[in-house]
Order: sequence, then C-alpha cells, then structure tokens
Amino acid sequence: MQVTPELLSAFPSLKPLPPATLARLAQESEVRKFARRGVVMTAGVREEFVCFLFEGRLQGVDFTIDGREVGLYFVEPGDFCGELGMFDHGPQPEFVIALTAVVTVFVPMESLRLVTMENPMLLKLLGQRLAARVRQLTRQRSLLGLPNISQRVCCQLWLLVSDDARQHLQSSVINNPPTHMEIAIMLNLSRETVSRVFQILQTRNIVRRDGTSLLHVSDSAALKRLADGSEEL
Amino acid sequence: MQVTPELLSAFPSLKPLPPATLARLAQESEVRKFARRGVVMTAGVREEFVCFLFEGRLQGVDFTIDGREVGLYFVEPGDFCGELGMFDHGPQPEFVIALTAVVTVFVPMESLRLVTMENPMLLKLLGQRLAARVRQLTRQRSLLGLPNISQRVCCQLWLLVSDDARQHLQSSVINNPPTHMEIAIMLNLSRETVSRVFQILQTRNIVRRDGTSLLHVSDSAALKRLADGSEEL
DNA sequence: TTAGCTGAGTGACTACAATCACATAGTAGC
DNA sequence: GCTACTATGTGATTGTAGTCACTCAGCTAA
Repeated sequence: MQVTPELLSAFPSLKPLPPATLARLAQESEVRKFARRGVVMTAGVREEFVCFLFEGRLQGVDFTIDGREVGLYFVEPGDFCGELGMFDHGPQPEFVIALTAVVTVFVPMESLRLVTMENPMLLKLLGQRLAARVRQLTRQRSLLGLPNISQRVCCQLWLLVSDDARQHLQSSVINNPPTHMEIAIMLNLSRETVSRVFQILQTRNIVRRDGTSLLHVSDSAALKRLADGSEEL
Repeated sequence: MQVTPELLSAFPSLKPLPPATLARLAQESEVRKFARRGVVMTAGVREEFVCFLFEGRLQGVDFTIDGREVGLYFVEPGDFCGELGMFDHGPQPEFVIALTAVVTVFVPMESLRLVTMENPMLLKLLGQRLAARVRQLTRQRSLLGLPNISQRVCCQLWLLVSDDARQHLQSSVINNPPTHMEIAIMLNLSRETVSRVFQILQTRNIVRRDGTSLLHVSDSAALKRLADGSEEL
C-alpha cells in the first residue's frame, strides 16, 4: 500500500524532518498490517526495517530456552520498534508481536540511516529513545526483584496509569489494559496468580473493569501505597 | 591525581581520538579510587561524569522499593559506565558499586559531549555500546524467566565462560568469579540456593573452585547442556 | 596468635506461588 | 441466535525455593 509523507509525519519522531526527506522516505516505505498474534519482528534475524506503529498495540517478547514467553515492553501508536540495528547492524534481539490487529509502516533501516547523517536531530532522538529503553528495562528488572507478588502486580499497574493521574492521585482509566496473561508474562507470574491479585483489588474497590477495553483505577492513592509497599494486600 | 593522555588512551573507546583531544580531556578528568563496596555512581542523581574503569571490577545494581538488591551488570577494566546521561541528560538509573578496590578515571560528560560533535566515530561507538547494553539487559531478562533455578545458575555461569571456551567446549577458568551472593542478586535467588546448586556442580566435577579468585570449569559440555536445558541437574 | 570479618555449606521448616482442573463470562464470527 | 474462542475466576494440591539458624573455612590486620 502507498505511504504518503503525511502518514509519516503523523509520527512525532519523523514529523520534524524536512518535507523533501519525508517524501523520499515515504516512497521507500510500506504499510504492513498484521492480525492479532501476528509476528511483526523475528528475534535473531537482521531486520532491515524500523517498524512504526500506526494503529493497535505491539509487545516485545522473548522466549526462554524452554519455550516460556517473557514480556519485555509494549509499543503504543505513534511509537516505533526494531531500531536497535540502526546502531550496531546487529540482529533483532527479541520478537515483536501484535497484541491486537495492527497497522504499521515499515521504513527501510538503510534509508533511515542516511537520513540521520543529514539530520543530527533525528540521531539525537534515536539516542534518547534507546536511553529511554535502557531505563525502562532497568526499571522492569528491579520490578522483578520484588519478592512480594501483589506488590509486583500493583507496581506494573501503577506504571500503566497516566502521568498526571499518578501525580495528583486522581482516579483514572487505563485504555485497552493488558490481559492477565500478558501481565503474567511481563512479571514472571502465572496467569492465575495475576487473576487472584486483581480479584482482591476489585473487591477492595481499588480498580474496576468496564468491558475488556477499560480498566478504571478508582483509588489511585491505595494503588500507589500497594505499589510502594507502604501497605500490604 | 593527574590524568595523562597515555592513561586515557589505555581505554579502547578513547584510544582512536586525536592526541590533542586526548590531552584536553586528560586535563579535565580525574582519577578516583574507591574501596570495596564503595558507591561509584548514585541512582537518581544526574552524574556529570562518565566513569572509565582502570582496575578492579564494578557492578551496576538497583534496589527494589523494599530494599532488596538487584544485580544488573558487571563492568570490567577498560570499560566504562554512567554514559546514559550522554544521550538524554537524564539521571543515572542505577547504582554502580565497587566489587573490589578500584581505580577509575572520571571524564566530565559535557567535555565528552563536545568531543562527540567533532568525532562522529566516538558517537557511533557510544551508540553501539548502548545497543549492546540493551541486548545484555534483554538477555538477562529472559534468563530470569527460566522457571528452573539450576538452569538459571548454569546459564549465568555459561555467560561468564570465555568466548572461545564456549565455542570449543574446552575446559576453562573464570577469573575472579562473582561470589554466590553476587550471583544470587543477579538471578533473583537466595544465596543459599546458589550455594546448593554449586555444591551439585562440584560433586559432579563440572566446576571446581581454586581459592577465591579462580573457578575452573572442567566440563564445559555438561555446563552447556545444563544451561540450555537438554540435561537436568 | 587471636580476633573479626566475609564467604560458603547445610539441615529443618514453612510459606506461597505454580499447576491442574475445572467453571463461567465475554466477544467475535457466521 | 448459536458456536467457538479467548479471557477470567476459583479450589485443591504440591513442589520448591526462601528463611532461619547454625557451622566452618579462609583471609587480614592487630
């Protein structure tokens, strides 16, 4: 399918590029759609594209030697993934799979590399991105160190709460929350355990579900206390 | 203490820089020594230096909210740490502590940033470094996903084995192996559990200790089988 | 030599999360 | 509306790693 420069400029990281550059990139890029559970990027393969997510939600996952799934991060619309090879030409370290039906734009890595030569700003942005990724991985790693399981779940939930709800301890809504299974995979837990923690949170009126696509966090303050360990479940 | 350009050029990443640049950097840098268990970098603080390790061994660690220590990575002589702020001016995400007495060279981040402007090569190298860090964090994360504890320990040990011993399945030696405690912290285990796994490995003549500073891996093939799960302990 | 420290080895006990095996609820497709 | 999934909820059981409480070994520094 045809990619227009307008489509590309919908992505915050590409928006600041000069129109001519966008036009050229658009020519070389392609739209790809994936069904739920589709494999967007394959681990161990030298992917030659950076994948920009237009619609839907992606997850970076890995598999342990014995086949167990390990959740690494989520990708939201407007964001991108598979950029690691931009820096070291190495293979994609983890799988990226579609959690919902998704629409993506694949931009060839080599073209993007050329663009970074002329636009140090983009290079800088990529660097910041990568740094953010390291920070996220580090935070996630320390989350896994928590010996208390419900605290782990609450911390993860807390990370999904929007920034200003976090700041002001307001009640808030998480859109398209991950399934219990997806959370379990992120936190090295079994699905049942996550389910049980949610059960307690719901009976305590701390969170409330509303269909599959909404999760109300009614009592942010309590969630925060549970997340930082000042209160036990 | 005075830093000489020669000292700086001992670091592979700085070696390719022009002598004039090295001389300038040397002027602005300083040698810092730390005792075992000394805090080299503090989490949450905007450290204004990149720390190059000359002698000894460092470990990146984090602490969970409840105070449990979480091991992230090791830094060996010639390598550096604390470079994340180079990319996003953000705070240091994790602590770096000295596992042994260490000698480091602190190079001001701002000076280094100026140098990267004139030396894209250094910038590229930093990018590769960061990419490698992401890969390492990802690998470590999937290690933590292993439900079988002894496999986890064996995998970690396997990562400590030198590359060519890994390739040719030769017996080899690990210098200054981490203590059981350090391994436990890396792998989210208790010290006792690591101890028990080592006990089994030793009675099976797969590894053998030789003082505190040497660990012989006598049966690399067996260690590999245990690491990849084709054999159970 | 002795004291003091850190690292390592080990048994007993226990808590707790995984697993299994279901039931039930929602949703999406036809 | 019916069917087929996928997601979720829940009890019973069990394995296993954490914890505690020691001992012992090795190093270093008075």
